Amino acid sequence: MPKSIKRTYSRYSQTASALLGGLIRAARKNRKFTAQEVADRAGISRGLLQRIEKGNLKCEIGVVFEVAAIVGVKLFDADQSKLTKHLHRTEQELELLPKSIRSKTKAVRDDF
Amino acid sequence: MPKSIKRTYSRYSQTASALLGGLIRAARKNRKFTAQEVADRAGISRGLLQRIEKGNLKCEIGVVFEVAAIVGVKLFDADQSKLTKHLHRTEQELELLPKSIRSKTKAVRDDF
DNA sequence: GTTATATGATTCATATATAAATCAAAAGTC
DNA sequence: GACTTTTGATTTATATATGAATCATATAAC
Repeated sequence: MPKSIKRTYSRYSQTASALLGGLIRAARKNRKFTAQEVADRAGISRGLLQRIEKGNLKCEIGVVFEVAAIVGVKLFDADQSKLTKHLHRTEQELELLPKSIRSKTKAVRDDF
Repeated sequence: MPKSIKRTYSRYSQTASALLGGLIRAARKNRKFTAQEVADRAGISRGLLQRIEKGNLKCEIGVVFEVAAIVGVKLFDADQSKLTKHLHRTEQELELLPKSIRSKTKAVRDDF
């Protein structure tokens, strides 16, 4: 059971999210979409779109990505084809990495 | 009151999220962190980290970004300084765009 | 100027993401 | 081989993000 979650976010995350939201808003306006139109297309409420465009950090990453795609903001600066290739490369790298990682903090033997 | 939300996600969003999760997992292993260690640092549960690394689309964007920062995955391929500059440029562009957008669907006058 | 519409902000009910706990299986170390 | 630790998966309770509704203000069109 989750006890009261009070998250803190680094400046880096805050800036990145504000940037993504701003890019979305700029793209929406450049394409002459009202907030309601984009919200309808994404299947979300206008209020949620407002929060996304403001860079609110507590939104589902899925809806943020959907909205970005709708207004034409590219993620990873890549289209679908490039995304897929990048993903495949990453999966290949993961195959080479160990399945599980052993913690570096080896228990100190002080019983000698 | 939110009626049952059943979201659908585009392939683009799914691929992008899977990629981000994969990059996080690869970075974590390259830096020899266990899942528990990263989860602790991020202040989240190990279960949530698992979902993030799998590319689950229903995670808060804030925690995903935090974890990415912790393991060293750069967002927008930029460090803090570059992010901030990019954000400023976007804000300037927004100042030039109209505050509100008028829907293109002009009501057809059929009462002439 | 007038009018219509888009946006911003707020409140409330509820669907749902999350933390915690647990267990089994896999994987690394010796 | 034995042993330890990490990971994956599941379940449950609850904190919280979200949709809906509403209103006031700003803005664009005319």
